[in-house]
Amino acid sequence: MATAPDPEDLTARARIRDAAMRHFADHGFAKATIRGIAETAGVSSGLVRHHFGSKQALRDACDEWLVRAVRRLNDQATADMRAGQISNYVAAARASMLPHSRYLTRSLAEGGAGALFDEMVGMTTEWLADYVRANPEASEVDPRHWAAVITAMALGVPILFPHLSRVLDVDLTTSEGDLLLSRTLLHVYSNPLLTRQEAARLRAGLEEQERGEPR
Amino acid sequence: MATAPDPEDLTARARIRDAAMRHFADHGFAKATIRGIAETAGVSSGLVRHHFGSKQALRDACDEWLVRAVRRLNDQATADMRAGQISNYVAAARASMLPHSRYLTRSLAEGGAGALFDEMVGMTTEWLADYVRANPEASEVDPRHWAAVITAMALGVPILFPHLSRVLDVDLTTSEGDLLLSRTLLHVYSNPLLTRQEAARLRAGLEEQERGEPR
DNA sequence: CAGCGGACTACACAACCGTGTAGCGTCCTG
DNA sequence: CAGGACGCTACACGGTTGTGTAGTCCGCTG
Repeated sequence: MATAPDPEDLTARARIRDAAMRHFADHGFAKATIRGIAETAGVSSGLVRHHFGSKQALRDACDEWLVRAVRRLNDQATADMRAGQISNYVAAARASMLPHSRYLTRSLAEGGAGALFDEMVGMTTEWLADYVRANPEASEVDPRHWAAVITAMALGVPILFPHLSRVLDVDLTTSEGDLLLSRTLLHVYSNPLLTRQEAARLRAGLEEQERGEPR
Repeated sequence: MATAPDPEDLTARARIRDAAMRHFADHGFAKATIRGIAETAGVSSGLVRHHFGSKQALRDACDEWLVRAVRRLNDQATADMRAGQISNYVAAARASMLPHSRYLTRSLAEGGAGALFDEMVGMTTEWLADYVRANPEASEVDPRHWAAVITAMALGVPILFPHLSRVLDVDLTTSEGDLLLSRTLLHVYSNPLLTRQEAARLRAGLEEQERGEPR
C-alpha cells in the first residue's frame, strides 16, 4: 500500500528532489532557496547544482518526476477500480493526486506543470466521453473544452485550500474536513445552478451581443 | 463608463500602487521588486518606502484598495442590473472583477486577499439564498459551505488562465476566448455531472466509510 | 596498483534586494 | 517671512541568493 519503491529513492539525488518539492510547495518557487533545500536533504548546496545544474532545472525535474509518479499512481488506481477496490473514478483520481497535491497546486498556480494539467484534461475528456454516451443531450460543446474548464474548476478547490479552510472553519487536510468537502462537492456536482432553459436564454444573449458588438 | 475617478489617482502614491499591482500580478509577490515598481511608477525606490513603509505593507495596501474598488464596482453593477442595463448576476460580478482579475487571482493563489475571498463567498451565499427559495430541494448542505466551494471552483478558471488558454488554443483574454469560455461555462453550470441518485449513493458510501474507518 | 570518473564539499563572487539615513526643494501656515 | 511638514531623491549597508571554481574522497576498472 506504500508508495512504489524506486531503488533510486534512497540516493542523495532523490532526497534533494523530495526536499525541493516540499520547499517549493511550502514557500513557492521564488522564495524557496537552494541552500534551504540542501539543508533539508542533508547535503551541501553545491551538490544540488552538481545534480540538477540550476534552480529552474531542479524545478523542471520535480515537475517531470511528478508527471511520472501521478501516471504510475493513476494506472494503479485505475487497475484497483477495475478490480472493484475503489468505488469510483473521482476517488481514483484523488488517490493519484493526494500525495503531491500541495506541490502540484502550487506549481499549477505559478504556471508550471503544464504537461500534468494536459494529462488531467485528457483523463477528464475520456471520462466525459463515457458520460456523453449515457447523456447524449449534453454534447453542445467540444468535450475537450468542457473537460479543460471542469479540470480548472476542480483544481480551484485545492489551490484555494487555505481560504476554504478559513471560511469553512475546518482544516481541509484532516479527515473531518475531507468529509465535509466531499459532501459539499457531491452537492455541487449534482445540483446545476442553471436550468437548460436559462442557459439557452443566456447563450442566446451572448450570441446576440456578439453580433451586436463585433468590435 | 470609465473607472471611477478618485482624485487621489493622480498622485505618486496612487501611481506606485497601480505599478505594484501590475508587478505583483505579472511576477508574483516574491519576485516583484520595489525598484522595479518604482521605475514603472516613475519615482525613486525610496518614495515607495516613504509612502508604504515596507514591501508587505505595500501589498496589504494593494489588497485593501482592491477590496474597496471591487465593492464599489459591485455596488454600481448591482444598481445597473436592477436598472436593467446588465442582464444577469454573473455578468455583474464579472464586470466587477475583470479590471483587476490578474492581480486578484495571483494574490488569492498566494494565500492573500482573504477579505476579498470572504466577500465573494458572502455575495454568492446571498445569491444562493435566492436560488434555494426557487429550488427548495437543493438545501441539503450549509449554503455558506456551498457558496465557498462554488467560489473556489469559479476562481480556478481565471487562476489557471494560462493553462486553459494553452489547452483551448485560444487567448482567453481576447473577446474571442471570452466568448468560448462563456459558452463552455454555461454548459458546465447547466449540466450536472452526477444525478441526484448517484450523489445519494456516493454520499451513503462516504458515511459508511466514515463509520467503518473512524480513524 | 594506477588512474579515472563521479559524488560531494568548502569557499568565493557578483548581483540584487529590502531597508535605513541624510538631505533637498516646495508649499502651506501662523 | 520664518519654519516646519511633506513629497521626494540619492546613496549606502547588510544580508541573501544563484552560481562558479577548486579540490577531496571513494569506488570501480583495466
